[in-house]
Amino acid sequence: MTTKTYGQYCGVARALELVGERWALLIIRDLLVGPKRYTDLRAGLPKIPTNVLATRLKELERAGIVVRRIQPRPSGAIVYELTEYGADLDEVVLAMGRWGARSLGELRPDEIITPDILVMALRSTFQPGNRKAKYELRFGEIVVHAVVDGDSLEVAPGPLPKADLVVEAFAPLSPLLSGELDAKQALANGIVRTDGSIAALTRFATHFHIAPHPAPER
DNA sequence: ATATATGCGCAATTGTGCTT
DNA sequence: AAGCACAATTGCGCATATAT
Repeated sequence: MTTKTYGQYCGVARALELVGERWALLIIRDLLVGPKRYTDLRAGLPKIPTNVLATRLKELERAGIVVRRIQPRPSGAIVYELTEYGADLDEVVLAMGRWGARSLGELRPDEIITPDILVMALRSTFQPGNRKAKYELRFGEIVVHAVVDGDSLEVAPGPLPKADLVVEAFAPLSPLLSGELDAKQALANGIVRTDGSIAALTRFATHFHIAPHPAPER
């Protein structure tokens, strides 16, 4: 980040100088879900070398995007959290995720899914409406929940005992959320199972939508 | 002009070990 | 255990050269 400047008086270039370094935006993605300790970040980003994580955190701290905070009494642990300035990246990261989701394709063998990934996936695909709903989404061991109320959405890791629909995914839901498969097909294919009706899963798929895969241009 | 090949420097990674 | 730092190695991006 110190040597890497684009020499352009441009907001995009400046943004890339600040958060365009390898891993930086993924660290920010996880911190957007909530403050985390060094080891929590490592757990969510298992492929990041430890010194790169340390370097990025320092760079982001220096840029005023992240702050190091010492937790109150009992734990006394160091947590990293976004500043208000850093949290302004929320809409940016969500927009990037929304754009990138169209090209997700199949889940590759070396790819993992974490709770933070699922939280941001739901937030980025959310379609405001006037429906109320409480969802619990499971993917293997990972459980997150979403509370939808019209235009507002609240997503967080963990279960939701009072959910009115539990969606258990056995494969990525991108085909369902992009409309490539409808709810009935997704259930029949075994990529998803629910404790509710087909209509309820359809409603889920309209609450969280991914644009269709880009067609190759001529 | 555009595509491909080559060599180099630096950043990223790996592995290890220090400090608290 | 958490939170790094450092040395050796690997890999990648970049510039330049060469081919189409």
